[in-house]
Amino acid sequence: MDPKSNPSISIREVAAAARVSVATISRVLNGKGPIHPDTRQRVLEVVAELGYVPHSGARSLSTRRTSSVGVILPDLYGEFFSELIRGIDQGAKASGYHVLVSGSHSDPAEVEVLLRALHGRVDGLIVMGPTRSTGAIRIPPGVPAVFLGDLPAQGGVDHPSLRIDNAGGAGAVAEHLLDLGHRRIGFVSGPAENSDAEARLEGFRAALAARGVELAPELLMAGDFREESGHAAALRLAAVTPRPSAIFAANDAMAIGCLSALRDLGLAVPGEVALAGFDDIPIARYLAPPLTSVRVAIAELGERAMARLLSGLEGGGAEPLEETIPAALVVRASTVGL
Amino acid sequence: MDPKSNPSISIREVAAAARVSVATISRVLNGKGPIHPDTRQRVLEVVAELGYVPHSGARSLSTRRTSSVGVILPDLYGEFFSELIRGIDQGAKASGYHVLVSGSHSDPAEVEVLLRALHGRVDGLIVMGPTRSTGAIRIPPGVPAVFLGDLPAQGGVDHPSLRIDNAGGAGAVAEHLLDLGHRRIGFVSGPAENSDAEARLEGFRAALAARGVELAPELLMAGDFREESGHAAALRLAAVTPRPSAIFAANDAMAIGCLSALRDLGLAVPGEVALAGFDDIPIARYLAPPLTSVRVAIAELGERAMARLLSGLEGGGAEPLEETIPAALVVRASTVGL
DNA sequence: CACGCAACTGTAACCGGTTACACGCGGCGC
DNA sequence: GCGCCGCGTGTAACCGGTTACAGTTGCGTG
Repeated sequence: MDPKSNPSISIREVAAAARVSVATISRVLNGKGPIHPDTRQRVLEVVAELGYVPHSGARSLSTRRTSSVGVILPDLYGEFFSELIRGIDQGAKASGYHVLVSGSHSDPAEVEVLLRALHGRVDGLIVMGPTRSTGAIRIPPGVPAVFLGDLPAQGGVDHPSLRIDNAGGAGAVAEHLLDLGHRRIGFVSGPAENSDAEARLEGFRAALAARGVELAPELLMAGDFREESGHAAALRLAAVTPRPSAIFAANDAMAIGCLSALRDLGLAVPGEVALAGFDDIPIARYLAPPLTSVRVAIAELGERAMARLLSGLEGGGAEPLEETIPAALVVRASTVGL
Repeated sequence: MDPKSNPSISIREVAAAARVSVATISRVLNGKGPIHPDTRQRVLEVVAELGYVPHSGARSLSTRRTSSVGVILPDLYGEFFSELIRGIDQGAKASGYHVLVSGSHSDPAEVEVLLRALHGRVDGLIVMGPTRSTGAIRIPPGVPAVFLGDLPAQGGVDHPSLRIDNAGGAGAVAEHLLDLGHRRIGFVSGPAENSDAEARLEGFRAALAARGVELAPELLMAGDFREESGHAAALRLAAVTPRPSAIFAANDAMAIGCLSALRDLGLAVPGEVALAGFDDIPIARYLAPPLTSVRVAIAELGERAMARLLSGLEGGGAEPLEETIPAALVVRASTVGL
């Protein structure tokens, strides 16, 4: 048989078997200090034979580095979550780091507990504050951290933060719709306390205002980023008189709900009502009609966050404290017909 | 100010400040052994004042428990990934565990390296073998692990495995389409080496065979689980003569691609071509027409996996070695009209 | 030939917790 | 008065690595 690896064996036993000291084993395995070729050879043989695997936890304790980072996220659904993790994981892997994720945090107190539990387990943190009320998250002093989202001041002055250009993207949609001649534009917002949702709404409102158009209160519908809420919102918007000539949903999932509702009502898109979303999820271009949206490189956001964190960990220089990931308007047939 | 927590302080310093021994601190914090109320009081005060936070890494070393589990996943996209992680995370949180994820593994050798790096960092593993060739993943002896996917024999005899009832779900779709009178049914498969994809194809083929229908080779199209491949496959299928009267895509993303292609070709769904998918992603019901699919409780899969792992970790009893998460057919207008 | 230095290796003290064992002490039964 | 017991606490040996420091060689030089 081939017991290739045997976790239950320690460095001292390997040392005994190879008739050298533990220091030598350590040095061979880490490529430090000068080692006689014969010794190295013998050690490696014994290591292979015994299937010795170093205990990372023990190593972390003495080196004071865990090679892993903690990722604290709010309750996230769908594409956004997986893309973000993908990006982070990719960045981590590239630098030999591991990722400890913890999602679904709604309560700051819960996060506080988590932070404590993470002490000694991770070298740094990527934190996404879910809601505005979470502005209160305090990172213990001396712990490198990067914040994600639209709440720059979250972690205190000294932590970098990355954000998506929600306001810019929403503004671009507004411009686009205005350029097409729309003046009454319905808006389906995201969850009340969600900062992305808020930034999108404000960006939209501001862009309208800049062109002298006001967002009428009866055209502003509450949503929760899920399909169903978009569906419901569109039904309500369609009933407003005069009916809006366009609808902008704060994310694609809700836009899809809107699309479904408009179809049910027999309203042509974009003929009678133009429609736009946000996120540009892969499916957006395959809808009927293909959905105008705002493309955000979420994986890149994750990867950048990781890069920032690592550059902080490894004593990197002083990069800008805030960084914004662009959001680009993607025009498709749901607004411009064919 | 309020330096609520201070990671840079050790238990010995706390002991000195509270004028007790380190053992006492440890006992108070862990609720072990008898402690005089006055002492406990004093210790807690000092702990609070100094903002002492125990170092989990050190604790892990001496207790030989890390309270975290490793999750090893293949390269995953979209909804499936996030739902799975959500389920796992939820199960972990409920038991005070942490989750160390690592995604995007295509190569068994890469996984091997990862396994070594995880030694001493996690108490157990949840492993999803991406492809058939990964059947070779060897878990070191003595490490509790749970496998996910359709390759029961993966980790050796002693590891439990959870699977989605891919074959059953695909069979149900086949039955459904046969019942509707379809005999020429196109199939869009997933990535070649993907075990879910394979099980779906085989389940479909088997169900057809059971009713005396053969899956014609020219109706079997290769896909990769992404929208675009579904689009391309549908175009090719539509060109086959005689044209299939129904298409079954191995996942919803590809089904959406198909839908888009059929629309481009001006083929009515389900009038001229019926369409079904697999996964029942949230969007499925909002498509035009709403998509017949197979619902899989992915989050539950993750949660069950975690539960199984933990029950193994905590010396739980002998539960069945294999468990299957059901997959239920959801019939919508893409197959039955209205 | 003594000395310095480089190459190599070993000893033991860390890292920051947990916990087996020992100890002091007051109360109890006899 | 003595022995025992249990409570509350401290001492020190772990857990499994890393690494500063201290040798021990062997070789080149003055």
